[in-house]
Amino acid sequence: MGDRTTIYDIAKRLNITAATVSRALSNNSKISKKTRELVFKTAEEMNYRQNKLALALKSGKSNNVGVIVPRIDRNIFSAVIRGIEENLHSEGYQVIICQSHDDEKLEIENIDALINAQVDGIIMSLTLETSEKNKAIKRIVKKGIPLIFFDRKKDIEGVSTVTINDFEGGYKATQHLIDQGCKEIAHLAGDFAIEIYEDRYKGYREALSDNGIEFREEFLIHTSSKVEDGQKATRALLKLKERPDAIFSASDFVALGAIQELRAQGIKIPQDFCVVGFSNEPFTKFMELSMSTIDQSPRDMGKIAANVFLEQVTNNDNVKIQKKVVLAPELLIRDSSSRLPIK
Amino acid sequence: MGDRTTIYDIAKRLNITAATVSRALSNNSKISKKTRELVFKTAEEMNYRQNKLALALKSGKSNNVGVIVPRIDRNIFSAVIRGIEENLHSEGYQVIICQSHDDEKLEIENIDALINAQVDGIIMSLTLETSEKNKAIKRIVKKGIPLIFFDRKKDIEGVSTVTINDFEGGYKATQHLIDQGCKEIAHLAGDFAIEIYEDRYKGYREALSDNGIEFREEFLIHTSSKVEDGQKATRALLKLKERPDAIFSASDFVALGAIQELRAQGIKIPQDFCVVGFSNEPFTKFMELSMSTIDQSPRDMGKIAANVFLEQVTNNDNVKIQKKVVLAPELLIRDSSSRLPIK
DNA sequence: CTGTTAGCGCGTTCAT
DNA sequence: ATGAACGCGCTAACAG
Repeated sequence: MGDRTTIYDIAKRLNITAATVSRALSNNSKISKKTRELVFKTAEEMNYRQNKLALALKSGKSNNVGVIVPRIDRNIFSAVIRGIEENLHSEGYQVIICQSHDDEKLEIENIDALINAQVDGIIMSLTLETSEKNKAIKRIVKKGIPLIFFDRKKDIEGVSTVTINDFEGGYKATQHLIDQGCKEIAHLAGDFAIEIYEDRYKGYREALSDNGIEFREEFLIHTSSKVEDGQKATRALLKLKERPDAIFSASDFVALGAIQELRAQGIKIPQDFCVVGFSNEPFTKFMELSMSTIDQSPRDMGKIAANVFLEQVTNNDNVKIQKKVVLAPELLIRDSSSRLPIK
Repeated sequence: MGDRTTIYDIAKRLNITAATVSRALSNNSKISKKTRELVFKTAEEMNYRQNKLALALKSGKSNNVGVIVPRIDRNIFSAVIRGIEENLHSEGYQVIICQSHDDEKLEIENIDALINAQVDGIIMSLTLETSEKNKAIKRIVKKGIPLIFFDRKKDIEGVSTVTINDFEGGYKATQHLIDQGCKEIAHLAGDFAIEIYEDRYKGYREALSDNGIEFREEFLIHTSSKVEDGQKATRALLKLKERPDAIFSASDFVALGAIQELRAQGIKIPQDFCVVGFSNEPFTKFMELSMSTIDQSPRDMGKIAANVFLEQVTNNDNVKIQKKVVLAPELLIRDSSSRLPIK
């Protein structure tokens, strides 16, 4: 039935010892060609498969890598995971996925479960940062488990990161709006407790400043990343005495809400108002009025994160590798902000 | 450093035996309250964590469940996985994800890797069916590993399935188009080697037949699920002497291509032409002209698949459970097919 | 109630 | 070139 054949079974059949079988299978150099071939043949016949669990217990390496994301059904995260899986699969690693749902308790729980499962590495996108969380992260580092942050980073000794340059993304988006002739650019921002949102904001500020445009408090609105929040914020902006003529949103979903509200109020895009989002969610391309946005090349991000892990785990020097890979964001100019007939 | 404390460590500290510690930790009834408490306290102090790998080797149960999907960055699949993870996490299981990329070799490879990793169950969406693949699937069943198909099913003895009623989906979509006054309904179909696509087609046929509408060969076009294929197919349809006045597409992406092509040719939707897709991809809701489609409630599908697994694995009777859960598809009527001012 | 022993399947010394 | 013995960390069977 469900009985596996072990190296003992094939040893018995061949009247040799399990150790020999083990060695033959691992292509140990000092095994006679004859027995090696015999072992391989018999293993094949008996449909032998190495028991990963035994190997893992013995070696302390599970050949599993844990990935923690807020939620998997968000394009950027599933795309990253796709990249990770693709580059890890070929190296014999399997990917365990965990969702934190932006809940700190859950995230810590996931971390401990992964440590406990003896994963060989952890690749994660942080949610919020708290002291409790930092302890959990320290636990990973202390155990010597390679840890890589992507997207939502944080500078921690011994932790590698793969991110895009969010500052540059914010800067590019804003500069582009300015180039389109917009003067009064509002920013729909995420929670500044999360670094990436703060960075996008800083990029926005810098671009304004570099162009001699004054920043206005009332043009900065914090939102969660829901469509409705974009509508609400936009409604608020349009009620101001001095209205903005463009929005740079740190989230595509919020930008979508903004566009919906603008159209509902009969405002012409991009003639009278320009909008740029962030993340290149798939739907942005498919909208009738396609949305300009910043692409984060999430799949590459995943592939690179996987490679950083592999380097780290392969590296037998005692020197700790700590890589900081920063990808360049790409501005995708689409209908929602292109007044000039480019594209 | 990375040294874990084991039950031996805490046994030594307490001058008792490891077995006692193990029993205390697992709340074995015949352990004195005193030692139990002592053990728990010391375990806490020494920051003990049960080694899952050792447990797995011992018990043969890894507490991992494998999930195989064609690709993870497709909304329906990531949504299913989200549901699976949510319902399995609380039961202490971890989810290993694999991508088949619709490549048979890769899929078989994944199956064997999962068996090999001693997963306690496998939840998967089949790609194509071949004899080679069937062997791999038989291997799973023979090992007694609970196996659950979702979305893309296949009737196999001992395998549970969680699907939506694709026939009904096809029927509903087509009937809806007829109700809108469409008479010449084309169908952009997927590969009939995959059951779900055949079922959607059958539903389409049945609806036509039930309404006394004759089926036309030239109105059936097979496509892959790419946007461009929808454009191409639509271009072909519009070249026919007798043009269709509606399209039911088995894929949202193909339906999108159709809409793009129709608009490019200046055809008014939904006045002159109606379109219904399938899957409720997120972008369908966000299009300027939102697209009617069939919702598959993928997250529920995942949750149910997880529950079926849990039932199966909990079930200690020797009776094999084999469940067939069929969810009802929901027709979402949106702009691309609603001529009546509903909604 | 607790200790002793054994074994899950594998790789790895230490012998030979 | 191969065998014997051991241990990874844990639980379970069998004492007592």
